[in-house]
Amino acid sequence: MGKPTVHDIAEEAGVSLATVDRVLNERPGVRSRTVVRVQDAIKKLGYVRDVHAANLARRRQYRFAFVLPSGQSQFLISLREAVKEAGAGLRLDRAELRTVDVTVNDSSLMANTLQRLVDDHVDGVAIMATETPVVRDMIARMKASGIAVVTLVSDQPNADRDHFVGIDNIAAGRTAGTLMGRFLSGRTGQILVIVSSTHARGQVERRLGFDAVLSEAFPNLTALPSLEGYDDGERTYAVVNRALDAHDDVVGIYGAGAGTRGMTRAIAERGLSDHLVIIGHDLTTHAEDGLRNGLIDVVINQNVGHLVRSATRILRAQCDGRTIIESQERIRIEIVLRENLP
Amino acid sequence: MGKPTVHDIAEEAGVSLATVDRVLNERPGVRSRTVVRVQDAIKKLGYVRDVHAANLARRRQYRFAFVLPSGQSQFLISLREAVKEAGAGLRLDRAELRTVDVTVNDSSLMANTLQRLVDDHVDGVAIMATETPVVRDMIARMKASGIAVVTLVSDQPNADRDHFVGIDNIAAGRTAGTLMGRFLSGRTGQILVIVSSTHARGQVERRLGFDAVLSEAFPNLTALPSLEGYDDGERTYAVVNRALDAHDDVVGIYGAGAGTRGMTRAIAERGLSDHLVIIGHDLTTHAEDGLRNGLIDVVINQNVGHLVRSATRILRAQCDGRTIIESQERIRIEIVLRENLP
DNA sequence: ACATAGCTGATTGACGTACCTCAAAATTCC
DNA sequence: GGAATTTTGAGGTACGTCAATCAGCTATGT
Repeated sequence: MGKPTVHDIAEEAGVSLATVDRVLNERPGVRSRTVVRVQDAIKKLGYVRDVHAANLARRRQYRFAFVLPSGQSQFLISLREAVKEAGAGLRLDRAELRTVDVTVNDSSLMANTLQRLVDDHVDGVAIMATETPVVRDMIARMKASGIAVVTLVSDQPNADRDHFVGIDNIAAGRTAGTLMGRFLSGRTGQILVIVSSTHARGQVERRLGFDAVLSEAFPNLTALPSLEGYDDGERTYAVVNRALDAHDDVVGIYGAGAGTRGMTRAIAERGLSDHLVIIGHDLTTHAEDGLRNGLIDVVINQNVGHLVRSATRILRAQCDGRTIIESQERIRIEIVLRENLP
Repeated sequence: MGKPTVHDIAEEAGVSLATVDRVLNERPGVRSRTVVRVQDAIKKLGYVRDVHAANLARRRQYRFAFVLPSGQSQFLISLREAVKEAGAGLRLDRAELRTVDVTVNDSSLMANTLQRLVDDHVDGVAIMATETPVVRDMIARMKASGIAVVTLVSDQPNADRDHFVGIDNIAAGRTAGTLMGRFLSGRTGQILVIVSSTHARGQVERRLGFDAVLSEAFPNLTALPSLEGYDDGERTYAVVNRALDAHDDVVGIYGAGAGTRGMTRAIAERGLSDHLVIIGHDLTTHAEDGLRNGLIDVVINQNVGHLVRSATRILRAQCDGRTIIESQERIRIEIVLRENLP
């Protein structure tokens, strides 16, 4: 009545426990005819390996590393926090999470860091980094060493990663564009678009989606050329101010990158919050404050907790040779207003 | 270096394994002085019980029942589906989920059904039901029998449940109201509000939040008295048609209950989708279609998968005497547009 | 001093799996 | 047919915990 165990398999297949074990763990020394017999028994009885008992027996410890850019943006801070939190929760599940910070734009440091993870025999790596040949090659090397790899937040579609964990940035941009258009319904004017960098793939994709929607559905709105804020509050503050000086019929701002604080500061100082529709990304504490006091209208968010948990689930499944439920691992594009703040 | 085990505790406290075990499982027969010694050792070494090993040893099986209304609304169907899906995933985790359907408004059937669960010694119950004395009393009885109980989707605040799993319906109504007001920016007119029943707590709360926002921020919009659709497509279709005949300056519809299909049908037939802002609840397949083809502008959603997983996590924690991470169990109010459909 | 009850220790066998060894059986090769 | 090789069986130990038994210990009250 209960779940079948290895013993039941052995009996059903008419072989010994040792043989079942060899088949299950793909150890050599079993005739192919016998392998088939055992596999038939497994299928017939609907046996599923008790992962917990197995991990207990082999004292399995999953060691996963989260490789993140070393920046101090609120998003990165909360992402690191989420890794720490998830790690605490997962200690009971024999998984150990660690974060590794890598200065952006330092290829050799990146290569060394990843190589160290290979040498250290970690079981899986979740990596958030800009797309470079070095990263691509190192991902290939990690995969070759049997390490599970997922890309995080920003994908590396040309690399040999097992999966991408993050939102569809084009869809996110489209979502922002739709909300911008609907909130401004009918008004005509220009939209400031602020990105971290015009070289970051995710940022480009958001812009792409945003523009597509505007031109499809809201031709009365014109998105101005992207301003680069480099994830820096001061810098963002400066470029927003300059742009607002230069254009006098701005009706909305789309902050596709980090640096929300600088953006809101500029708007607050100019007393523009009631006249402009402001849409930002990532529900950091600043963004939350901005929503609460009406400086920001909408925040498009990817839940960092979900990101981390999804990444670990996928890495783990990869380590165990299991397949994942694709639909459960899709990261939702959250729309956050003041009213539905968590 | 590895995690401390009971053996380490025994050694540290200078007692035997058996005593540690008695303390851990709060079994009698240990002097209070010794209990303290053991607990100190546990704290000192930072011991955390290996839940999986423990469950393995005691052959623990968590048996949870989801008590749901027997209706055939898309939401209920997908909820049942989610229970089934989660149950399949949890079989490996020694949990067994089952759904029990109960015809609404049949008190004695409800009482019998819940009593049967008590007699059957289930470990936990997640119940979605309207607030009645019978349900309240049965929850008390279940709790008294040591069964963990959470309310699902619709809360029973006066009952002795351990937790409520669902969205904050007032906030959901506020969210809908805000989007309605912003999408209609500046326009003046009336809003149809459709609820399942004016007796269901969740529906009343949504209406409450919706009205509050309209009167606070959008005085140009007037919400008409609630129409009751009783979660039925035909009925909803009829009341919407009648209301649209009776009022000629309707600018938006808020469907707070089920029956989205009837609502969209009425709108489609009258060719009103471009003139009205339509906001519905629950991302069923019909709602999804409505979003895709532009009949619906926004869907406010509570993710059924999250509901079920959160409920089982909480029930399980309750069974193990663990505390939950409150913030992780809060069900998000999802805003879904065509652009951010999952 | 003695019975009694309350504590505690030592030990053992599960639970379902991994991993190892040694020997026996079966198969292949010459 | 015999040797060499491959395949299989039997059995054990371990993982961290639970649960149970039985024996021995310590206080307490009489």
